Amino acid sequence: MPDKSLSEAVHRLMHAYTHLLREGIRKQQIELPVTHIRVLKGVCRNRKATAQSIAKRMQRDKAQITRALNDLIEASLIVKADNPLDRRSQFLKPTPKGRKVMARIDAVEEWAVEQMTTKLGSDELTLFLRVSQTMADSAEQIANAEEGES
Amino acid sequence: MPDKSLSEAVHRLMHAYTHLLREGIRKQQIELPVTHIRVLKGVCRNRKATAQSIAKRMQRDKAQITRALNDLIEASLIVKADNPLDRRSQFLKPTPKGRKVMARIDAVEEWAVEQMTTKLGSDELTLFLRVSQTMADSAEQIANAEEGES
DNA sequence: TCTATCTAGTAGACAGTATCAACCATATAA
DNA sequence: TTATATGGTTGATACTGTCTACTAGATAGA
Repeated sequence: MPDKSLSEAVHRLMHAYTHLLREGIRKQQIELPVTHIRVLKGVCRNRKATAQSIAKRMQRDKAQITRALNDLIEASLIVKADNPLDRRSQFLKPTPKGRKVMARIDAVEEWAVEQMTTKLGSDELTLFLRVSQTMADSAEQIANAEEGES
Repeated sequence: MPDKSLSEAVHRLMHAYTHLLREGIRKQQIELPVTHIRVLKGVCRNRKATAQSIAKRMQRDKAQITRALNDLIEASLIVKADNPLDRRSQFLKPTPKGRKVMARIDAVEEWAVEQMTTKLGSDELTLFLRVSQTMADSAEQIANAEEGES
């Protein structure tokens, strides 16, 4: 009999983390919603990032990514560059300003993670991450298998 | 140096779990969003539940709870009863129909948790839950302390 | 008692997040 | 060449979260 409180635990953790992160972001005067930040991170982390590659990596709808990218471009944090291999798509890269903002966001995120993990040992954290990955993997696998059935 | 991928791990897990849960709910022909389900659960779990007590327990805005409750009442899943101790508030309790739906939801949730945890030992799951609680506690504590500062 | 203040719940407005379907331009396979 | 698939965009819509203002009733103090 599995523990049903897993559901509440995940919701609570997600909520608490998002709040903490937003609080830090607000203090840094960065005016970006969390989703935009995650997209910006996707652009900064991968050279030759495209809308598609980010959508896939984040497992989000590509429409959502497009809109976030537009906002980031609007804010001069990233730019598009031609993709010589495929004229339908463009490579995305951060501007200098985008990199600076990213650095500040990294600091905030590190702070948030630090706040949450002070009471934990590194072994516990490692196991937590591994278990999270395993559960997410399983869930995604099932979800993909289920879709299409009546 | 804490691991920054904690952020992605939590997002990914939350997303995967929500999807899996929704998939199961859809198959059971239950037409309720996840938030409504969590509220219904709150009503079923606690005798003498009030809008306030649920909002507090779920750490959600009471306005959000009110709206979910209205929908649940509309769907004949719960009813209000007078609270003799305070005429401003009403006790909430499930209807027989509400209890039946709750039972089906419980089954779905159990199924979802089972799918996600087949590859894990019960000790890992226990530790995961404990770590989640600890992190959420820390995050909430900091967030409360921070709010009010400039 | 009268009054000020607090609390439970409601309603409006809006921002953020997620999803779906239609569509265009280009790429690719038959 | 034609059919099909893919990268990206746009519109529509539902779900989630937050803030503010408000009403009715509770409660404490003068």
